[in-house]
Amino acid sequence: MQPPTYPQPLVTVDIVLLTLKDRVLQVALHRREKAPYEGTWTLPGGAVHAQTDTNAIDSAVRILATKTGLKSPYFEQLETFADAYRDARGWSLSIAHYALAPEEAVGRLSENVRWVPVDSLPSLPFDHLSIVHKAVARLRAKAQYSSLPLHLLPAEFPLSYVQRVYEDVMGSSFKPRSFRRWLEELQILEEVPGKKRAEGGRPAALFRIAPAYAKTLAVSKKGLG
Amino acid sequence: MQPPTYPQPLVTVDIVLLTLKDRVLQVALHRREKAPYEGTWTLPGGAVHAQTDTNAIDSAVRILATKTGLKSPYFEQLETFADAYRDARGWSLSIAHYALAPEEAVGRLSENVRWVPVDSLPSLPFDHLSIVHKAVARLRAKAQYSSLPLHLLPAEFPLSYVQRVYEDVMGSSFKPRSFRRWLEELQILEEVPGKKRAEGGRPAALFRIAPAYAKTLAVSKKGLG
DNA sequence: CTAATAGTGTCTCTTAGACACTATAAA
DNA sequence: TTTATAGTGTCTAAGAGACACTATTAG
Repeated sequence: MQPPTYPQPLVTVDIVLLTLKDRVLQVALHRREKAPYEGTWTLPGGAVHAQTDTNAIDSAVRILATKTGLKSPYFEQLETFADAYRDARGWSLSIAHYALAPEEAVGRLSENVRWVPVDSLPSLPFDHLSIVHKAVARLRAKAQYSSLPLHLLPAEFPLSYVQRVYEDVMGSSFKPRSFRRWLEELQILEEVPGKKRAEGGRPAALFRIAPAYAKTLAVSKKGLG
Repeated sequence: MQPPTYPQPLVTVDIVLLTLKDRVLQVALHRREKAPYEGTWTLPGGAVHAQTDTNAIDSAVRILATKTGLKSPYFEQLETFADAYRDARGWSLSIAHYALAPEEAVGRLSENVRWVPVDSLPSLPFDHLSIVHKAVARLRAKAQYSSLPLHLLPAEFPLSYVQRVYEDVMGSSFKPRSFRRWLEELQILEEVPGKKRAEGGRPAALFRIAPAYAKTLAVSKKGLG
């Protein structure tokens, strides 16, 4: 809250867009078009445009769409990474965000976008590797007690698929009976009447996120092992 | 990660320092010395000094000490508030932090510092009111499952005081038996041998935070009602 | 002794987990 | 029929909550 008598750091926004592909958490990387690190894969990111973005989330949405052509139903600020060393050019600041998208929403990809499993990332420029790790840690922490991973679901799905998504996110298995009970208590999912999907055995009833919750997907407690 | 071809927002850091005084959560306010809002009470805050601060937490520690003379054993980044409207001068950005301090550490105060209960705050300039509310919400959320509130404790204390601190933070009561069991499982507190403190009845054994945990105070699960 | 606070033993009630059972499809 | 997946009923085990009981001080 002082006049800028000191040199101000460059303000950027980086986005960690996560999806489940091939049952593995993957992050969207973008090929840089400018130095430094021109041509290498990094998190999509860019500068805040004070003229067009009303807030930081706006910047994240705009930058992700512009750089990768991708949209996401869920954006959340992750953490601000700001120090003297993360960029060799000097003190810099990135308001990191993370976003979740169902695989069906990320089918077509431009040439400068690539999905990479978060557990087999090569080194990344700047501090992008630790940003990705923080985003994954946040998602996994929230998956333990919230409905956040439901954002990774397609429009309609059997309940067994919900459990699989949670397991793929967490990298551990859940007790089926307890997981079902928890889903019921949540009261977020509703059955799509009549619809079934067979997968080699008894066809599963299809569910969807109840319209009332589609935008909220609130944090609800969960205790599962 | 682009050259600054666009006007860059001013980067500031604000600090929400919380303590328990008179069994109520209170926030430290600082009297502004500059326009706008000169002379009114706001969160202590200031600009990042790229030359001296190696990261944003450093800035927060320095700014809190400089403006208020206060130190805190615990700093954590809260959230970055960045939009076009929070400051009438235009697009601005504040990396908000929160800090916790035991009451004993905040005894002497300079004239430009004031403690105000967080539940009876007057309106504050900028978006400082919502920053305080977010900080309190974060503390209360973490108090539900972590040992974070232990940072509000003095050096030595009876166990009943720990429960009182949790209750004063949360504004609700805990079941004594369950709370004790949880404290034991935590294995963070150790008895100060021989020491007791009487408060009208049987004297209570005094405890302290075990040195091994003094800097960590890790997040441990809790389920209390 | 009573009053007041500290601290524990133990029963109950809730709920996660185990697991067997039924249900509905294909081959 | 068998095989495979979906889904439920119900017992068990663990742990939170209730609550009575003992412990240690002052007056």
